[in-house]
Amino acid sequence: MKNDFSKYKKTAKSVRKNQIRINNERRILAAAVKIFAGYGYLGATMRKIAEEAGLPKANLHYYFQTKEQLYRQVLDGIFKDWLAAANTFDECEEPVEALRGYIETKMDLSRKRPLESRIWAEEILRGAPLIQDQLEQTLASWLDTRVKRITDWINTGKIQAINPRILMYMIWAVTQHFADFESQIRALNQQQNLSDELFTEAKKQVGQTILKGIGALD
Amino acid sequence: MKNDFSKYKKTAKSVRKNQIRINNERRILAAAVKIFAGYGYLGATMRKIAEEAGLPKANLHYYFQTKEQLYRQVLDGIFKDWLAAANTFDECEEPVEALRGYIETKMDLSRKRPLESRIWAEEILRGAPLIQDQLEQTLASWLDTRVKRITDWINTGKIQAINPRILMYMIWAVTQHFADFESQIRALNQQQNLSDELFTEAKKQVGQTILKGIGALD
DNA sequence: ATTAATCTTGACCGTTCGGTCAGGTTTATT
DNA sequence: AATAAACCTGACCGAACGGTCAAGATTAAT
Repeated sequence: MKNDFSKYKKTAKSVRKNQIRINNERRILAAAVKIFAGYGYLGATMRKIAEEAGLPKANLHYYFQTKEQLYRQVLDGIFKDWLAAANTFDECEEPVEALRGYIETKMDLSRKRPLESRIWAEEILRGAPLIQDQLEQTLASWLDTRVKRITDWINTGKIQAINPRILMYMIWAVTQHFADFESQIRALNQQQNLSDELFTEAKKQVGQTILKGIGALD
Repeated sequence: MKNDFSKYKKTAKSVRKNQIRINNERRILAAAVKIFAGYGYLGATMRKIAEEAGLPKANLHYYFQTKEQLYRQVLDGIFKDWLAAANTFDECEEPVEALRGYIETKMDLSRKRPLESRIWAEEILRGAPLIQDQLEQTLASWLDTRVKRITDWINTGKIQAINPRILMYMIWAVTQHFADFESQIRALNQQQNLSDELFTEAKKQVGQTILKGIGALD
């Protein structure tokens, strides 16, 4: 691969990308999220994404060389949101506030961005073929430091003795469930969408049950 | 479609199907479970399933006309196992024993049959296109009667006031999680498989946390 | 105004998909 | 032994897939 700096001649333009490119990449990514969430990685086709974006298929390949590359960028965006939400874990010192805040933030994320949540779940179900590295590095070290915080809580008697990893798995399971299994919940609720009221109740009850379950509440 | 009873000439043979058919259908279904779990419905191909079963592809179509029909039979088998496990819910009268038994049975099912669990999860993620009817009918009525039992427990003060449906969703979320998100858990456990020890601990802790969380334990 | 870079697109390509089918082989019935 | 039913399978099909490309249109830089 030869050095080719020709594209950097237009100094200011290269840093702050052309508006056309910005707009089209955004449109394509938004369409890709919808289609990947609705059909899965393999079920999604570049044709469907192009149709959703209102662009000819060949134009997608101008901005994203391959389907996999487009999918990776979608996953990257999701991962960033996840980590941002995850940091609410550190905002409070005490287990009750920290865990409740984290649980509620994760629940809200499932509620507000169910499509992204479902894409993530499908990727994991498939064995995380494209994001194993990120899982093993970024997410694993994130988890390690939180495990230490929880261990401190146990050692200082603020919560009862449990396996911190299993606690985190439980929280992830429940908070994601309301996005991932929406169709099952809907079918079991007389085909009604998960209402705001039920969701708010679920958010409260999940937090309450887990906190009480680990002895952080009476 | 005209009446054609010719196949029933061999009376005893028609009821108790030919051994060849029984064997091959079993082989194909077992291969289908592996491939559907590993690649998803759309990622799975009849070629891969045929290869896994050690049969020519055309032979699959002799026993199962279409890919969808084969997939439906796989789902049917999974659904039956689910309902069988679910009935442990009714074996005990008291909330502690009933819920703990149910949670542990579901955890064991996730552990023993992760492939089936993952197929189920993927179907739900896709919006349950093929099993909506079963969800709305069989599963919904199953849930209704259990909701009533839980409501009784609340009214007699055996557990604290909660929304029974949300409780069931939480149990399903956590018990399935250990099968569905196995690759995530493995990646976060230094690439080690979920050991029997950790799984046993998780089973115990999940039951304990939920039971304590709803005020059924001290 | 001219040139260069970027963007757009219909037509096309090789591959793989689910599914079919004719014709041969094996197994069961009489 | 003869006939029928069930089973097997290589070769094939049209459709849809991800991706390519040349040539034209638009936008930006001089």
